[in-house]
Amino acid sequence: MRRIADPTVRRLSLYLRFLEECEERGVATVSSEGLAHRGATTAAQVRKDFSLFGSFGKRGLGYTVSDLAKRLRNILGLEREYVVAVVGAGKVGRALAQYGGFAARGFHVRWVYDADPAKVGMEWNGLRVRDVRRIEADFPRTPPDIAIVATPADAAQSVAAQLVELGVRAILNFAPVHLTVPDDVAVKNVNMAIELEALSYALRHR
Amino acid sequence: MRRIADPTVRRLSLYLRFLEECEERGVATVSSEGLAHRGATTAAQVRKDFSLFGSFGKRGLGYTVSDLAKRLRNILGLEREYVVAVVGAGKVGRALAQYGGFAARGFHVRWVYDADPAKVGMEWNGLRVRDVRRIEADFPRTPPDIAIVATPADAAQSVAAQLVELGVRAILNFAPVHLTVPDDVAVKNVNMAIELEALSYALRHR
DNA sequence: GGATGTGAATGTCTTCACAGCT
DNA sequence: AGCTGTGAAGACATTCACATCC
Repeated sequence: MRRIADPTVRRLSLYLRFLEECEERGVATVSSEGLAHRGATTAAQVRKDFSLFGSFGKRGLGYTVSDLAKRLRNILGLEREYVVAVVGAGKVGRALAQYGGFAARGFHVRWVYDADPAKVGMEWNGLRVRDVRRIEADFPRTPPDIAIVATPADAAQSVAAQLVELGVRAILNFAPVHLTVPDDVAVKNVNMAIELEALSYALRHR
Repeated sequence: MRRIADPTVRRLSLYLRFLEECEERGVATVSSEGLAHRGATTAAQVRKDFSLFGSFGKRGLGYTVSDLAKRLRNILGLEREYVVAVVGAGKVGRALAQYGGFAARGFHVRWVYDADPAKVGMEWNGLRVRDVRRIEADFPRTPPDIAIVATPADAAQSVAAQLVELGVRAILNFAPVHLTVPDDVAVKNVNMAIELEALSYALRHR
């Protein structure tokens, strides 16, 4: 299958959220128009996005909510569960570890690490913060599918390198630095400073 | 000036972060090559980005760190301070309110609101959580430049509408829904579920 | 010599418009 | 008639390559 662009994948995720709402409300069928309104895009874009993977709808009718949701979950790889490790037990790490919303979607935070002896040993929602040096011993037993880097900027790159070394192939990075990793490792960045500065720019230029 | 694309603005923010590090380390001059390495892009892209705003470097030499940083701060609108209001005092709202990093960059969280009576009145770092119904009375006095929406999904749209109504022109949205707002209001989204699902997709397709 | 600044070329993403099913 | 699926067109963003200047 052709390589799919990142913006497309992100929209699929948005469509799926909308479909799940439809399922709850008992709506059985939905049009590209309906999906577009919620996904912040156009009906043509919605149809094009799906067409990259196949032909999911019925002409003249629209899409069957449950069928489409199932196909999107399959495409996104959400039919399985993921083990997640959080490195960095600061404000962000803590919020992530305690947030229940991830587990509901199949992402289970099973490990939390920190380098600070004052934080090591703390327990949040039954999750004990472990010494970051234990990563080497822990991962071979139950390797995480996804690692979340929530360390200070200066530690992030070396942490990422170690994670990759131990076999991690997907990283969600909250540290405000670009992580250099091999091509076969996926990195997504969440950087609130950038978002705020983009808003600052927007406020100034209108 | 021509309209600048969002990806460009975000890179400017990354370049600035690198320049600030250079300032701290006493590095006086930097090349497009150096900036590219940190900004996860190419030297040509760096030069093109700057060329949209003018001509900041010296041929054969590179860019003077302090000059370039000043110009980027000016372009991004970071020469002033911003008042920020956080709506929603859950896990995310709390982490945002307590995080000191924003203030250091000129974004001051001055208000925190929640609808839950159990949370109203709590005090975090000298910031008291206020009843969301007070927004109407508070904002005319010290209107925030930026509002952060950190409410549950089902409340986000109506909160956003109220904020816009009261004059807010920039919103950072953590709720997992698309906010519909007028064209002159800037919205940036931070959606961890999307990032995790994009990683899930990446893990499956390689 | 060395690094910028920039038109031209390329590549990527989005929109259009309409043929094709139901 | 209604709505999908899709090639073609258009808009947008990135990369190339080289003239330009310090």
